[in-house]
Amino acid sequence: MQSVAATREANAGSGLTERQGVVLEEALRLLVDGGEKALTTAGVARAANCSKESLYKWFGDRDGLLSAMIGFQASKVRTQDPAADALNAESLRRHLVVFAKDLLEVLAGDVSLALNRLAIGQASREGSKLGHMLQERGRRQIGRRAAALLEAGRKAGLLAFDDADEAYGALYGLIVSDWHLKMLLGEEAGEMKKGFGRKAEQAVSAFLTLYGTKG
Amino acid sequence: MQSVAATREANAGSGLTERQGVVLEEALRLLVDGGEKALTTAGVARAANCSKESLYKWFGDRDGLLSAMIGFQASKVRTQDPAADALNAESLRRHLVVFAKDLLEVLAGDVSLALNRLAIGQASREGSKLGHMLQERGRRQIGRRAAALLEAGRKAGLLAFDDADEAYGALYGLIVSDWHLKMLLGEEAGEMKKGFGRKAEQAVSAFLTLYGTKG
DNA sequence: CCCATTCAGTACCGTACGGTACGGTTCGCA
DNA sequence: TGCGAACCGTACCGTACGGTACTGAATGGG
Repeated sequence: MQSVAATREANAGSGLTERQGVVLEEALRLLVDGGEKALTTAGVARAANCSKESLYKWFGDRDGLLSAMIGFQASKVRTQDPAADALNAESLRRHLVVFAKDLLEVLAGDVSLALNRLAIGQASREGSKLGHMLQERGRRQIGRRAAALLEAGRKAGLLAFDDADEAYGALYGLIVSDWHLKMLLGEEAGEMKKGFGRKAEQAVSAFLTLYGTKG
Repeated sequence: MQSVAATREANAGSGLTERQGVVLEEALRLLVDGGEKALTTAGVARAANCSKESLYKWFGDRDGLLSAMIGFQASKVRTQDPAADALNAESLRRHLVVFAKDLLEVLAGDVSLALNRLAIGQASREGSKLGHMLQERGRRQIGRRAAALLEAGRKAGLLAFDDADEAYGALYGLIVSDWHLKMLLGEEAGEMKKGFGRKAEQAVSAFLTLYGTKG
């Protein structure tokens, strides 16, 4: 997973030492393996071979550590939108299917599920700071990619919609349905991943039936 | 909210004293107000004017209390499927819109959100027992209602689909999209509820475009 | 009138966590 | 070589929670 390169990349504009990145990586591993309960300051310090004092010096607070983890992970998952080459009906469909598969893969990822669980667990208390952060830095990214794709499709006369948000909402719902919630609730993600390809194609077909210009 | 009648109803076949129902109600209130952190045994005992010893005698364990809360709430939310009267295109559409609104209302409910957050937070650890319970006793209910509705539509020649689960997945996704996750993450649910009506109609229109027999 | 059962209220115990303080070590630098 | 900064490892503190034990007051049945 090229963690070294990814880490260095992530540290570029976030004021994070390489060492701190390694610590955050370890903290994410703990969170993925054992949930929020396993994410104790002592545990992170032990797993990352650093002192609790350093943790508090770097991140100020346990909540600061959680925020840093979300920001760190978000900065790693850069989504590159493929240059909008000349679109025709078939290439648009291919792009949409790729997007759908990517979306399902991301949502089913260990770290994504763990961070979403963490933010949801913290949502009641404290004004859902983590929830907003996750939404802003995670969702927005993939949302922008989809918006660009949809807009390109409309510009090329292949899609017809008035409200882009509405169209994106339909696309998202058709792709994800209730799978995300099921996985968040603990349904074994491993067994579902096999169906992602078929699911993505079905969702895109349905979406094109709704918003495609030529049936 | 007719809590007395609802409580008595819920106790019917679950071996719960009326007193225990009151305690569970109070526990749910605590959970809704303050999240899992606020759901301490001492807190429940204080709020419900009972002793911790009684809590442990009745529910055995903190996890037992959580399970009892989920079961209790599920037993209160009985979904009645309206007798499938003679369906035509317009009545099917009306039924679907009502279903969509009900679904959105349920998912946006305080208690539903709190219990889902609780189960999701517990999902990493302990084999996601609560998650399965929530899925089985909550989702299955509304899923059956939808399945009955779709099947009736097909029988009446108004809907066309091969795989009922696939059709239900599309319906669910079009209705809910990512609203549920946003609410679970702490987005203010109050402001969203205004849009439920329009959202439901749009989703049903899209669904009928996909699966209706007369375009 | 007596006894058993139930339960509220409280005190208690062990544990685990967040956060802080301190001693010892390494490393860069003058 | 000496100095200071960063930092690891650990010990420590206060608190809060889950769970248990005890006491005293009701209640009800013989």
